[in-house]
Amino acid sequence: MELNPTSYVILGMLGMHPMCGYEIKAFVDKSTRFFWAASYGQIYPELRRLTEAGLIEGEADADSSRRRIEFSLTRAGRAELGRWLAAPSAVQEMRDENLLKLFFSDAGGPEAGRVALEAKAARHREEAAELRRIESAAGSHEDMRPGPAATLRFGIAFNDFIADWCEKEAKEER
Amino acid sequence: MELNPTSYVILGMLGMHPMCGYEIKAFVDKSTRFFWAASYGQIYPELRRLTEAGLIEGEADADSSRRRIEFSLTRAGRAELGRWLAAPSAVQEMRDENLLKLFFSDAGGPEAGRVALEAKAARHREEAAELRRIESAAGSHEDMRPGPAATLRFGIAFNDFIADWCEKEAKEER
DNA sequence: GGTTGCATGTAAAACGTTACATGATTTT
DNA sequence: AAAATCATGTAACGTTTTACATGCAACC
Repeated sequence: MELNPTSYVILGMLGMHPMCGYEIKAFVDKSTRFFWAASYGQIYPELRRLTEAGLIEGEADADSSRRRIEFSLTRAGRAELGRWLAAPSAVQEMRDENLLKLFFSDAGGPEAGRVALEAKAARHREEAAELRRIESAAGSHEDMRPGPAATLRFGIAFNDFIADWCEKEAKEER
Repeated sequence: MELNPTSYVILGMLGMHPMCGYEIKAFVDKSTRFFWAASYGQIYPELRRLTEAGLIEGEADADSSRRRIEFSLTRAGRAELGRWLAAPSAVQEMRDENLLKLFFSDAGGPEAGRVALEAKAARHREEAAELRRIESAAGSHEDMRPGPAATLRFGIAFNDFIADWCEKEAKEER
């Protein structure tokens, strides 16, 4: 079976600890979503595919009062995750409507460029703030594993940098 | 008709000067592709849709020895481009396999985090170099319009920053 | 005469989001 | 009793990529 990066989001999540589909989605939404999103429409079919491929296995959770299937990595799944981690990466892309507007801003009024820069700055300020809230909620970096902690530091630095750059540029645009 | 951001890539390009589909693709590939890509499979059908909507018009190019349809904005198309430039933006997203690997690196060997950071740094160094080549090829900023010039400066600063950050972090990871 | 580049276009597949359907349990 | 949350799942839709088909023109 051919795995795509979204499959690895699931393998990676289950590599942290066993979870059900709902929890994967919730976890993605407050972590990887900033650089790799996943929807229910991907997660549930993918859980089935990965099970069929023998990389994960699900067990009906008897402890829970709810209907709940907890998935965990098989030995083959853990090996596959390790292989992927060591392999070179293919995907790195960005889609940014504000950059598009900055690029085409000469077709707008004289303020168009500045407006696009300010809008972009505001977006990144908000995202940095959101990441800082996640950081505080995690009770500082002590209880966080090094990978997520480094990624979070990256996200904050990255968003701060862009917001600063765009604001500075917007000021010079006047 | 409902327009999506890709439609605006085409409107924006034709707002710079009239072009054929092939030229739009070539131009996208050395400019907006870094933050908004477009393939032939999108461009040609979209040129038809925008023509039907009366936002652009195509004319068989008599000057050329080849079969070639040159498209330009209609008045309605230019108005639509202006409206879009002034409107708030919806899309800002990123997919980055190296960040995913950094996030999940605790499931790998002790070098996994550093490897992901170094791979990411290398990618951004390359992209910065590519943008600098585009910058030189444009014969410095004088012949560039302010929008594309600002976007290019952004791309270089952005890629340099990330490469630096990741390299610094990779060193501390040891 | 062969290769590269210009130019238009489409079909199929892959990828992803949105919205909905369903129903149980927990909280207010 | 109502609302929120947990939990699984799918269908429809829209978007994007990939690969191919076609043919002429320019260059070597």
